[in-house]
Amino acid sequence: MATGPDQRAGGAAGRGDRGAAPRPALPACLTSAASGGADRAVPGDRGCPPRRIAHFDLDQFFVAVERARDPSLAGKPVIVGYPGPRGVVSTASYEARAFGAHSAQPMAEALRRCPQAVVIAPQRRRYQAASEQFHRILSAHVPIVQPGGLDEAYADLTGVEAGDPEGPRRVAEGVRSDVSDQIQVRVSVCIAGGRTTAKVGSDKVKPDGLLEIPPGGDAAFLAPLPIRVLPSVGPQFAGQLKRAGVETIGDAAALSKQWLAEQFGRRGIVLSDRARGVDPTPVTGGSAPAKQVSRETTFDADITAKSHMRQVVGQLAASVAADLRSGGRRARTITLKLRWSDFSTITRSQTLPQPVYDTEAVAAAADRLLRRVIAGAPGRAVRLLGISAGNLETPLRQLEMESISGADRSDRQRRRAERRDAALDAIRRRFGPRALRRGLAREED
DNA sequence: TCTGGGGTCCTAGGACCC
DNA sequence: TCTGGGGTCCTAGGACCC
Repeated sequence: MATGPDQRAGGAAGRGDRGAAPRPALPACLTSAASGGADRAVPGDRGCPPRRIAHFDLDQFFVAVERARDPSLAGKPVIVGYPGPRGVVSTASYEARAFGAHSAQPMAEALRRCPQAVVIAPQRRRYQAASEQFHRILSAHVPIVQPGGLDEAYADLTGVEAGDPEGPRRVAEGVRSDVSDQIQVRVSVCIAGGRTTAKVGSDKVKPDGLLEIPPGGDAAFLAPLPIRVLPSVGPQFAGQLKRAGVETIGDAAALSKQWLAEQFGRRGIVLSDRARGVDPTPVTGGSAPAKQVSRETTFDADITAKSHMRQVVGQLAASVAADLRSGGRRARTITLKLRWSDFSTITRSQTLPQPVYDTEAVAAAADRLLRRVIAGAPGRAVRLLGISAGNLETPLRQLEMESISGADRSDRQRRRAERRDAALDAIRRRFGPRALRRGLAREED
């Protein structure tokens, strides 16, 4: 029954609408996704300035951060990624890309193609810190900023500088030059009528580019590009679309929304809009709180010893629990992820009667799940183990947390577990997250 | 070329309640 | 008595993104 002209309202609101982040104050004519959306924001539309959305994307971010602290890396092929036998490339410098290295590639293959590359193991805290600086700089220039990951962000530049048509470009240039000066990272930017086009455009002008798509020009810009560059069209969906004769974004734009909806369900509806440059998804200020906290590890060689698996699950659980506490969150659902040696992957989860954030409770649930799985497949080799905590409660203040934690356990038990966790958390704060391994037996089966 | 780690969102079936 | 339909929660898997 959801067909007809107003159907777009449902699909159009999209992801950004769902988070807990506060909505920015936008001119009324720009916020009413339900009554028209981005395609209304064109020049001359009742005096409302055209919607101008920018996507900022840091070039070869991890490599740039490493070069900022070690200038001798300039001009050299650099690969940031885990150097182990099963590592993959996180970021390859443009010099390394010229030899065929690229992100998500197995490290062994990248080094076959570019043996002279300098390999650096990822330093997440370093990138996190640089990312925060980037977002601070951006926020100093633009009121409405939404992080889209460590190395990217959206900004709503509608009507900046009193509606001067050159305003958005000047603001973007200011951000580019400040980021380059202060953290030695180059930024590519695209300004367009919606988030999708801005994102596609910022990728297209890399490295160090600035592209402004004139108001109303989104669809024409997108039309000749391969369908795969649209966010939400991955390898799988692109394959299905190709079989349906869709190779470019323009091909998709030419198909009826009804047909795409019949073929591909909700994804088809969103694709139809995006391909025609229709994307009224708002830029919400700030970022929504995390919905899940997880840790996983892939072994250099598959493991079969049950005691080893239980030990690793204990460590992962401790790390997840420490994260929950430092974020002031509690979780009701614990999930074990296990990848067998043949790469098939399963998850097993348990939802607890009460939300938890202490190591003992998270580890106990994880261990139950692990034992259940390996009991059904004794001796089978395991490639990866992971633990995640989901179904998170809304963040609480510390006092509230203390007063209600562990409601289903005895007070003495609870206080003992809390004292131990607090001591471990303090050590981690001083010496870093790897300072501690949980004191479990290390013997093998 | 054997394929990381941290996330988000969607789908679908079954249980359970009204 | 055997037959509902809707809503919500839980579980599992999978596509996709950086």
